[in-house]
Amino acid sequence: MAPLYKNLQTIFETVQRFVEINQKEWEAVLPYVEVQQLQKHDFLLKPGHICRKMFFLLSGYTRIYSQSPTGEVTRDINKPSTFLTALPSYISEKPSQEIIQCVTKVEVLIISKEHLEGLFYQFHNWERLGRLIIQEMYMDTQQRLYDFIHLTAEDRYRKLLKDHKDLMDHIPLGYIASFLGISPPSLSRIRKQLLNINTN
Amino acid sequence: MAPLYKNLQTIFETVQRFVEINQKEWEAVLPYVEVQQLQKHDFLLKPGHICRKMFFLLSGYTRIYSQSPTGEVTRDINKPSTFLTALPSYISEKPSQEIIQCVTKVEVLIISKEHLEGLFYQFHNWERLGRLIIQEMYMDTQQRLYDFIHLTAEDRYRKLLKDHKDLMDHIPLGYIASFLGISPPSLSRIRKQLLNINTN
DNA sequence: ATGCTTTTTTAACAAATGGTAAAGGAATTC
DNA sequence: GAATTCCTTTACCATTTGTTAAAAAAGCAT
Repeated sequence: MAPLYKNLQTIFETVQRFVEINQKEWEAVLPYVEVQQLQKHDFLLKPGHICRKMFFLLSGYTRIYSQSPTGEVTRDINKPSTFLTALPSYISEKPSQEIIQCVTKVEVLIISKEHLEGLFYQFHNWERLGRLIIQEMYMDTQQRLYDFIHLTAEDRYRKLLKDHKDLMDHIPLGYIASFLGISPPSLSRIRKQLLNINTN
Repeated sequence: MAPLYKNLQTIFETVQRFVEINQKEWEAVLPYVEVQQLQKHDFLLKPGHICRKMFFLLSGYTRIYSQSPTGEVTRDINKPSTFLTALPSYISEKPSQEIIQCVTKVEVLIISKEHLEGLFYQFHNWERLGRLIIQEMYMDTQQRLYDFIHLTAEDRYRKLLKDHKDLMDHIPLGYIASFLGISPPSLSRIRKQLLNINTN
């Protein structure tokens, strides 16, 4: 099996969860999809650059963060089989406040905004896929917001453990802490506390 | 000017910010749009019901909240000219955890899921509108999440004051506190503190 | 392996926020 | 417009989380 074909298999499965894409619609994308390998700490999007790409994470983990006066804020952590981009920059075509960085070795599919928007324009079905995917992303974010409002930091961590245990094996604690909205010492404390509970 | 026409004018202007909808596309919606007047404390969606509607808020304010063991959690506050629904229930067609309630007297446009999905199916352009609107909602939510991560409660309140001062005149402090992720006494303290700073 | 760098944990203290209950103020209803 | 209900403020203390700095641990490179 050729490597590109195998990679397309992954995205194919993800996409079919939302809509049925036919032969012709698939063939329309093929010429525009590029695979890229990156190393830990490489950037998918560097600070100040305009994001004109949509990514699909085949393997590895990335994070989206921005610089604030007090340090870095990790707003999102991405795992395999997810779409990602720095949407505000992608939409506005202005320099991005957000930075996309590989946390591990990474393989991504890349399609340019130009071609993606072309697909959306040309095929109703791709447009629909776009809607359904962002709709799901929206719901995830709403849920996370809800958790920020009414869960304690400890409960948010518990939930992360429960739903995304794999992150613990790949993502430094500092990023996870920021993602949860707390400082690294706080997360370390919480972690220790949970250990004691589980041990006794 | 007939009342329905005037109401459609409002949504027309909102929609045209995203896409150009032609005569035919508009006419396809008209038969399915209903206007409704509601009183303060009325429900657009009651607890446990399945949400099969999309709303467009013409006037007044609503909130989306859910019941938690510790009390109500106001996850969102909506102002005029916004679309709203309880998306998880709308998508899954399961009973909603989320409740949509009028905070003031309200006028809404209502379209059923059945008809809306029909429009999406029939008209590429309506589908696109759906994508663009939810995309914007997604960006708003991401920004709010970002604020939860790296701003203090006081800064979140300041920002709300700066960007949505109108809420202060229409929304009880308790709802705003919950929306900001803090307790009413905390918000009251913060408010007092800001008053002192501005006075001296 | 050894030394260097980065990450994580720990500790001590400071600050922010939560919970509760009571008092004060506003709004609503009859 | 008086009474009632609901909303907001205040005060108290408990708890959580932040900040800083140093120590321990882990990861990386030569």
